[in-house]
Amino acid sequence: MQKPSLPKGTRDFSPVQMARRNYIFGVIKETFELFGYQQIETPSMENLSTLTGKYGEEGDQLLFKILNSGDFLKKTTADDFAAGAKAMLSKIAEKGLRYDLTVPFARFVVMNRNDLQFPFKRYQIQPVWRADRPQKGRYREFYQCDADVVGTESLSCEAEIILMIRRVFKRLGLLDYSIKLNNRKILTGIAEVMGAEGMEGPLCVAIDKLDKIGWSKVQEELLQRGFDDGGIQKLQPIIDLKGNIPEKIEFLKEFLKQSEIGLKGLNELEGVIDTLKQMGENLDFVEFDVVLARGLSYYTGAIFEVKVNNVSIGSVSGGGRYDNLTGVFGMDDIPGVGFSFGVDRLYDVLEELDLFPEAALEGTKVLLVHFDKKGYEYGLGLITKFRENGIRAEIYPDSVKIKKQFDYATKKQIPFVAICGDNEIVSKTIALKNLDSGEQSSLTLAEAIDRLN
RNA sequence: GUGAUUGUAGCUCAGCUGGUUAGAGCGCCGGUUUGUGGCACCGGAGGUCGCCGGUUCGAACCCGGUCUUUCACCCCA
Repeated sequence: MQKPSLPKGTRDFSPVQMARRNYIFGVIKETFELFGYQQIETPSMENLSTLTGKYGEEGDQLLFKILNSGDFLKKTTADDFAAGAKAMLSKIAEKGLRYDLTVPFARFVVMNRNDLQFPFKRYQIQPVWRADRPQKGRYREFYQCDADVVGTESLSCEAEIILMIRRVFKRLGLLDYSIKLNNRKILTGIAEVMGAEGMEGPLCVAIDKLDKIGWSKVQEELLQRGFDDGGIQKLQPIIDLKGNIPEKIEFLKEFLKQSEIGLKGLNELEGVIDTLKQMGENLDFVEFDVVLARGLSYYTGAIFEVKVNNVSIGSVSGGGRYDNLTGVFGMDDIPGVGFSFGVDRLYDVLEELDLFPEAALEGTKVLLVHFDKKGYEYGLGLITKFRENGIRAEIYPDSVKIKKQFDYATKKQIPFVAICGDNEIVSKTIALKNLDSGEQSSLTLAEAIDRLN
């Protein structure tokens, strides 16, 4: 006998967990559809040529590769072995598990370009896999819920993303969170002003840690990454920047006046805010975070990140605008913007805050119990009637002690038990008992159905 | 990938400087109660102490490896 086990970073989901997950999925799905997004799915595995090189060197290392079928060594030579694992990879693995939903989506758009109606709004809810070291809130298999729109530069898309985030969070009962908003071009502009043109990549990586390690450590890291002291000092007012959104914009207009691209980014950000206003919306939960810098290299415009306050889980949603995601697949000039909810993290957050509604767990409404074969057969004649009337009903399948049947109902949180015994058979009724209150009444089938509806 | 950390019954955890048959609470099964669950009382089952190897007269305890958990870094949802 072997002890069963699970691969690192993967999990089973029990019925209770699934009910709760489906509750979250349901809210997200309904919201995406309300905004006109259409669902697609793509395969779990993609060709490695589709995946590699899209997530940076780090990302490539985190890809799960799939060994070729059959004799996977048949294309290799002794030289390949000598050259090491990296060189050999392309000869023994041609496929990999998807790392996110955005790159497969880009591939999908290119392959189906003639059949799609642009602007194309799609959503996708599927698992992704990363060969990361698991930690709290970090798994090797987890779901993403992506919504992207491609084929338009309209800032209304960004505004709608904010509205979708707000709707989902409201539905889930989350009231204390912030939608951090920034624009990659602003970061580019800041790098320019610092005299470090083109270095916004390393700037982002360092600045992103400000919350975690503090300003002085960030300065050290910037020096290490090749920024000069004068430039870093110019960053100081950005770090200290406080105030509401208009105030921050006002400051940056001045700060970025030398940087054309920086001003463009600022302009886009204002555009998103104006669009919200035109839609009759406000800026609740929206925060302009000048030092928000998301890792993924393909973002070129707006960037978002959502963090629930006062919980131990990292960001639960993020996204941004990209100019040319499909370019690598040979289709230029398709701008897009998208974002993703991390269901597994949302789950952890809702659990931590104890926000799952009881109703998310509702299962069977009534259990038919019986004392003997006669009662069981009487119950079999009734069970279908309940179901035909839309009542979730079960009949206990075995002839066991009534206590055990009641126990089953209690454990499974079934609120009603319908007792089928000799008395009921004679009077053509059932004894319907509310397990919560203990109240019991003798009812005809029609009355019972009425009561349960 | 780097550095730590965790693992004892279904669950949460005790278990002395290595020393007979490894414990508790909860849960589970049975009974008090053969037409009524939750509560109470009584009884019972259940562990090759993550796995492999080593040291020792003797290992849950010490050592090595491995897997797993959690954490920091890296990166990210």
